[in-house]
Amino acid sequence: MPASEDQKAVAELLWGLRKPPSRGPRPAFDIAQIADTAVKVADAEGLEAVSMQRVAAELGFTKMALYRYVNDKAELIAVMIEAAVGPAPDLSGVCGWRAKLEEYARQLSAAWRLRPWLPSITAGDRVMGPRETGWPESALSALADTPLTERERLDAIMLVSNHIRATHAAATPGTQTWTAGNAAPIMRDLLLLNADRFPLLATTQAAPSATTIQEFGLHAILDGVEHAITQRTPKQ
Amino acid sequence: MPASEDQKAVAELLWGLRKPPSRGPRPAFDIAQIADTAVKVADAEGLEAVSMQRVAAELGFTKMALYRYVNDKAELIAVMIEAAVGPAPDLSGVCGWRAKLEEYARQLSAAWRLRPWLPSITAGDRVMGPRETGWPESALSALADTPLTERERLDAIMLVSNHIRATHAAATPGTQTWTAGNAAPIMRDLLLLNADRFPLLATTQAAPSATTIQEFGLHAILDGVEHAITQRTPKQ
DNA sequence: GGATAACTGTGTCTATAGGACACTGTGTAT
DNA sequence: ATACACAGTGTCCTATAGACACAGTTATCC
Repeated sequence: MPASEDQKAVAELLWGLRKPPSRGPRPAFDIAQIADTAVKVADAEGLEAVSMQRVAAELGFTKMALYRYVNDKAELIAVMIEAAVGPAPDLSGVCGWRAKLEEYARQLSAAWRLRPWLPSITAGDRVMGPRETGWPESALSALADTPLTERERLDAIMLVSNHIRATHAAATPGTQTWTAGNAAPIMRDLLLLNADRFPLLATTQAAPSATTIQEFGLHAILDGVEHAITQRTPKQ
Repeated sequence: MPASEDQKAVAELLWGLRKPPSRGPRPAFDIAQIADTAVKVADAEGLEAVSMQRVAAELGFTKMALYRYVNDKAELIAVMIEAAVGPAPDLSGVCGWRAKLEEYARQLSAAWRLRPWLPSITAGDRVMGPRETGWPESALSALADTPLTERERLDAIMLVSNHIRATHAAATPGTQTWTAGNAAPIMRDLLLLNADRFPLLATTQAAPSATTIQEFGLHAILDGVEHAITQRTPKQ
């Protein structure tokens, strides 16, 4: 019943802590194959196409067979994520915290551009797998030599990844009004019709590209972090 | 078929552009009642409890009766959002763009704290209703006297609202590893067990409170925006 | 070397979701 | 008065996640 029990189960699954069975017939496949298949479906037809039946059918088995490997769909999603995230970026070759963080942001953005269904499901309270955990670890390495506190470092890297996530949501399904989605032209018409009530929005020109949003926001965030760093640095 | 058709229909619904019927029996209720009922259900039992059947039953009618008022569930959600967002904040009493934006962030955060199901569904490509549109309009007013370009202003207010959204996601369902959710203690154990692979994360102490995250991030963002503003300001 | 217990995949069943569609009744405009 | 446009209802369909009993398979124990 308690959600933490489920998440403990997810943790065991993701970190390879489940005891392999000693007796009984050979499993026809393993979790990695299931995860890869599900990822393939999501890549091809989107996350909403991923159902137990669909993944099972893709493997040539019945839906219920999957439940021998996975307790519920949440676990399927969890192993999907772990299989879909690429290896964490190595920032050791980049000089300076700012360039490192920027490089991290670009790699994260590139990874999510390849799999547009990832950013949305990786938000929220979750247990991460070892591969995925490598990403925040990598991001933290960017700030290792700064005078920021541990807490501030975590906040800073969350700021960056949340920004990338939000801008991706704005780009693919879109987010607010002014981004380039299906809703954008409709909203523009509505704003022009009601220009008296929304003068500022109505006079604002057309939507910027997603990359522009990312750039301004990323620079602003990094400027803000830099401000915090210089504040913490003792004046000499 | 095309998604933009659906969104055009949503726009007509939200902005009151649907012609009232001339002939036929009186409707037993109106869209506002439906929206309020759905909001009440979401407030009491969460968004996942909101189904056509549930809302209809709450009103004492059958599920299919709702489809006379709403084309599909997406439209129900749309009117729910419009009914649930409060009036946009009036920032005219606050002095200075920074204080205004900060006040805006606090009001947005307070509004979303009252309705934890709102931030998640208000992300993504959407047509907004007139009440909700008042919010970005209000946010833009904070930056009206700054030398930022229109585009930069939009980027800036998106930065703020996305940050609030992300931190709320971190607080209620939680988000990454280190936030205060069900998954956090489990992740901590895993990190300590694998401290050799994740030295930076493993040595990091316990999760900060959600408000702390908001504060650091908000200040960083505002510092970044301030940096952009002072850059654009001609030196005198 | 058999019995046993653990395990596999399958078939059947339930609950719940969104939604299509035909039907009966009602109110207004012609 | 009549016809039309609308209202709510009941029935039906498809798809979802999941519970559970069942038959076949395999390693371990006596």
